[in-house]
Amino acid sequence: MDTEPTKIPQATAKRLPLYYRFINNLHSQGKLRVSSKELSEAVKVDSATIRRDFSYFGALGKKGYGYNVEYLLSFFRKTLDQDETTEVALIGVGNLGTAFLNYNFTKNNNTRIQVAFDADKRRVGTEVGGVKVEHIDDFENKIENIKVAILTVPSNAAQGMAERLIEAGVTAILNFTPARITVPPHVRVHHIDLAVELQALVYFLKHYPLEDGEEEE
Amino acid sequence: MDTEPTKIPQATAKRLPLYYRFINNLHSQGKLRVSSKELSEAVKVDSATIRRDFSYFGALGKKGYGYNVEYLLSFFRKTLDQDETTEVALIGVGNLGTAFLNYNFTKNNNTRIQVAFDADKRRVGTEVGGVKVEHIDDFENKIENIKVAILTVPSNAAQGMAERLIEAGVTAILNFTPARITVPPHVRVHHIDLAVELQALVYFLKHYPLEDGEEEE
DNA sequence: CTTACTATGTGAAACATTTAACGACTTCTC
DNA sequence: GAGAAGTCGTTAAATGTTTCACATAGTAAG
Ligand SMILES: NC(=O)c1ccc[n+]([C@@H]2O[C@H](COP(=O)([O-])OP(=O)(O)OC[C@H]3O[C@@H](n4cnc5c(N)ncnc54)[C@H](O)[C@@H]3O)[C@@H](O)[C@H]2O)c1
Ligand SMILES: NC(=O)c1ccc[n+]([C@@H]2O[C@H](COP(=O)([O-])OP(=O)(O)OC[C@H]3O[C@@H](n4cnc5c(N)ncnc54)[C@H](O)[C@@H]3O)[C@@H](O)[C@H]2O)c1
Repeated sequence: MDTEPTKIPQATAKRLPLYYRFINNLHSQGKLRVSSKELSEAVKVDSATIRRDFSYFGALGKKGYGYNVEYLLSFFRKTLDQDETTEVALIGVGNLGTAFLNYNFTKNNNTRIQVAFDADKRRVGTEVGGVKVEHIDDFENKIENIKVAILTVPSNAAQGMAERLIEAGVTAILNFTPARITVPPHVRVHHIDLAVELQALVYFLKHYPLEDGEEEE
Repeated sequence: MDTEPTKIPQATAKRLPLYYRFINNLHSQGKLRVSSKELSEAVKVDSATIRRDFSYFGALGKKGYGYNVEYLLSFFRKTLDQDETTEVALIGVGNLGTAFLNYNFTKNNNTRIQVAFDADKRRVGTEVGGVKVEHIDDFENKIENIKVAILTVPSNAAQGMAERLIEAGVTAILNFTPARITVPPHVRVHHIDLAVELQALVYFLKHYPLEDGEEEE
């Protein structure tokens, strides 16, 4: 569990799944080795940043050679716990929820939406993307071991649902509603606020014109 | 256009739409004033950070009083160009694309999806969320003034479509595909990689257990 | 074996962002 | 109208992240 030598910076941790995916792609393509420069072009992260990120885990590469794809892949598979599947619950089978269920993060992935809940009786009992939709009132009985939830309910239901989730043992929530939910300190919430993302993009477009030569994240 | 005194930090710029939304809420609720502390609790951003963010735009508040909601709202409306609507095109009317069309970022918002495109002839001609779906081959004729595109096509079509978009004059892309696209320097791309977000959340859950007292973004 | 090349891993610098702390001014209360 | 309480705006410190640049060690080739 505490395999890490010391704590990895958060910025690095957020890039790990990205690295993993691209290393996986290289592996499928039969590539045997890769340099930080090549990887940099693929994932659009500065090559020095990649080397620094990798170096937090020790010396994964060889000087003058680069990184062995096979080794890198197996290292990240271990580090990202790709061998054990994490079960996820989805709350709110509306527009967004349905899209996620149909997708279900199946490829190259250790996460799977195991069960979905909705308040609308017409949806309950149906199956979307191979996942059964249960009624939200049965919810406490059906999530036993699940620690991670995706929240795609209307925003006015978000805080209340979050509290029920936490009460039932959930400790990580991916919140797609615009509501900023309040949770106890042991619970982790990541907000993905799509309207904000779009507006921020427009703001940048208008106020930070990219002159040639400037790049970004 | 260059109304800003000096360049605002990117981290601040990304929070502006969030502030705007909450100030808007307060205004609808009839609140007349608000302190950085109250706002902090609502948006989950440290109050010092909020004061610092606002201060980039000059002195918006009054000492000992806080901020006048009406004034703040009208200031941000101006700053975020909420009076002119930005037209957006959506490419790829699949699971995700359909969800976005049905939602269409209508509330409190200056962005609107004006037109959608798909390669599948069965979808063309239909209307989703009040937006007409056009065939991707008619695309160059129909986006005239549009500068912003949301990309929700399969990942193997992403790079090619991005190039066509840019060729047609698009300069900002919100990319939901896992592909990291390559674009010329004058084009801005924001990646929203949902699978990565979910995996990162799981990684944090397992490797960065939150002890009581720790909070985060 | 020797020489030329390559690409890592990292110290140090640069840059960006957040947080603490507090003086100054406003409002509120009596 | 005086004193207490409240809250901004900002200076300075702390923290976090990215990038530069290069010594070092391994590869590749003759
Ligand atoms: N669709 C988008 O593109 C989009 C974009 C940005 C933000 N969002 C946000 O994501 C959330 C979901 O959006 P959507 O478009 O899927 O909405 P939606 O209305 O289509 O879906 C919400 C679903 O939640 C169900 N629901 C309501 N209360 C519930 C409860 N207490 N427990 C369980 N289920 C409940 C409803 O029956 C419905 O099926 C909203 O908060 C929305 O603001 C959506
Ligand atoms: N659905 C999700 O929850 C989810 C999650 C993470 C990532 N993604 C990514 O988002 C993207 C879209 O996902 P989705 O589930 O909506 O896929 P989807 O297959 O349901 O939709 C893709 C749509 O794009 C259309 N299309 C294909 N080629 C096109 C082209 N050249 N021009 C225009 N349209 C074209 C297809 O006809 C289809 O309607 C994918 O890259 C996927 O990896 C989706």
